[in-house]
Amino acid sequence: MGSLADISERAGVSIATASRVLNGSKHPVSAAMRERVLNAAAELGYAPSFAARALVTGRTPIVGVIVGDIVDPYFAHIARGVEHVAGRLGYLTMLSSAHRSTEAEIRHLRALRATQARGVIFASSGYTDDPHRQELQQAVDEARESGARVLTLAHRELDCPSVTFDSRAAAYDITDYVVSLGHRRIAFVDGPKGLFTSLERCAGYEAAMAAAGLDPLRFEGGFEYEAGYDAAQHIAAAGPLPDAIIGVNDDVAIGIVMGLRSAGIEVPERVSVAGINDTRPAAYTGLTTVSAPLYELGLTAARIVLAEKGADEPSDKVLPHQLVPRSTTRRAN
Amino acid sequence: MGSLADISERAGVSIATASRVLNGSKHPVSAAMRERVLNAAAELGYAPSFAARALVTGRTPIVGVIVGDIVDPYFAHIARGVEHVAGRLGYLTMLSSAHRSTEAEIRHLRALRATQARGVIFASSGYTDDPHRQELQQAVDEARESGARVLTLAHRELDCPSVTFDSRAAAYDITDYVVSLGHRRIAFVDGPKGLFTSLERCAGYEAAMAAAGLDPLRFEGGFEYEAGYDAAQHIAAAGPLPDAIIGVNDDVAIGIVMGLRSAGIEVPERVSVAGINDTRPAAYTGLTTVSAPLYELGLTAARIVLAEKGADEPSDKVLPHQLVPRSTTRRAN
DNA sequence: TTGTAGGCGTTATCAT
DNA sequence: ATGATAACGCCTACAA
Repeated sequence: MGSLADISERAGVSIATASRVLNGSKHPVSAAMRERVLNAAAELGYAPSFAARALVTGRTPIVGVIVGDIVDPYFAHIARGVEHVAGRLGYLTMLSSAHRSTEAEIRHLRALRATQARGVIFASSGYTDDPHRQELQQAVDEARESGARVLTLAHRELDCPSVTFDSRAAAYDITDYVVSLGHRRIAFVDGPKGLFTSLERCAGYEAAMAAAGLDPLRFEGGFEYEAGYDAAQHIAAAGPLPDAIIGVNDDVAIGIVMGLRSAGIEVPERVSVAGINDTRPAAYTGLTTVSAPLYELGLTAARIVLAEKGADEPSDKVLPHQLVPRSTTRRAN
Repeated sequence: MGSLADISERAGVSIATASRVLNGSKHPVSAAMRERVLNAAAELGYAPSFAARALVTGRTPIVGVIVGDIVDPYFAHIARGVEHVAGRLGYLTMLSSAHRSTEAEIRHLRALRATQARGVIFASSGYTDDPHRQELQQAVDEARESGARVLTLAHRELDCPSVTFDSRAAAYDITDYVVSLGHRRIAFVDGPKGLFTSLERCAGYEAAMAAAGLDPLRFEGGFEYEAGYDAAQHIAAAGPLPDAIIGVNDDVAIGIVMGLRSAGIEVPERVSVAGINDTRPAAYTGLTTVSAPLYELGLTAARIVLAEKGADEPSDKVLPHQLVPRSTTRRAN
């Protein structure tokens, strides 16, 4: 393996000297010594032990990202953003999936703390009336006390800084856009029950409908493709068809499109469909949606968490979103 | 924070005793002592330091997964499989994306080794004539020497065990299926140049074509949606339309579908399209494809890497794949 | 400019 | 059954 001790021996210098040249200390070292140490290190393939270093510095060059579901492109985009700046700063990004369970999040957070990670980024939204909220908050407090920086990328009842975008406004905007297309009967397929993100998006939808003097038409759903597909089947089989349907996210919206088409209903000819987030599959499928600043969320979060000095404790940032009209919506005739 | 020392003091026992009860040592400890230690630990919110533990045991409860691209659902499925068993075994899964660069892979591997991770799983395929192959192999050797278990989930010229599925056969099977539908002019949109996976899939396609007495028709591509889209545009604009097009993976195939449709060419009415992998988006879009055992790859890999004893060094496993006909292909008329 | 030595939190080896 | 104590690899005053 090769430790500092091995190197110092091989180079005929003290451990201290070896350490100094190998970790860019500003303590002066003669060129000759430096040379010898560097050679020895190269020959032995020296790699500093994170453990030993962490033991004395109290930190590890790791930033944790806790997501709800790795397969969900929503989180993939965020993770990419984090990785981009983390890598550039010499940090390792540690991604872990909590399967939308607060308990799993707590476990991961604790593990990350035990690792002495520099910081932890929560990418998922929280639940209203979460029975584990208290415990999570406590775990977060412990992590922060031990020096870790904790950040949230969505609405949670957590006492810690956040970087987000306005989900409610995003839903409002897409709804408003669909209204502007001349549609009247506009349905909304909701997300998982009790998740803040679902609530906010639904609220945005309802607000836009109310502003247009229209009655809301809400259906149960989820965050995955299947939820949209099932809802569409249901809608197709039930009463009169709506003019348009908005999914709580892209995957659901795509599910809606597929469900509708499988029922012989053309999109957008008979029903317009739109999503929220603008993840990759939305581009694939030509889905009209709202672009959420996912990648930027990751970028920004990582920058804050990995900042040299925790100086400018940034209260709460909100990044902008943007409407992306594509081909699953069309003007009402 | 609370260290073993704090606890032992508070409980009025030795550090050794505290350690014994807190880490499930099989060394006997009286009920009374145990009780006191447990209480003290609870009161102080004790959490063992991974660093200190790693320093003495030489290992960290971490399993690294190095993927080519987090956003690619191919890797997401694998990662999920790994996480499933790792979590269950008390390990942390550390996902890192190498952006399909061998150099980045080397960096990540080194970092993982420095972390003293239990094992490292390479999810990406390798390049032929990789200028960094030598260096990678060396990094792998170093990692293995230092006790880490290294595993590969795709073809690479690396001296280390692997768990894979037969990409060539998968491509052969899907091609054969399309042939069986009665199509003759069948094109193939290839993956990134020089990647083993691309080569194998293309070879499988060509073999099936040859077996059917058909001439292959290959187009440059990549692994992402855009590659398929562009290729489709090109194909649509160029000569006579093929009867069917096979994409090197699902994303490319979906890109082909969208590209074709945007050029006014109906799928599957005029051209059939198929992919490989059966990732989530394939289900979304009703794509005919071959189901690759991605999740199972992750499961199996994690089980091997995290096995108690490295006893049954399993040479090389190959998992089965399966044809999944859906709605982007139809019988020739 | 170089070296010595203490300590970080655990585990494991030896006593007791 | 319990307790000292020596590592583990590194950083960092402090000394020379």
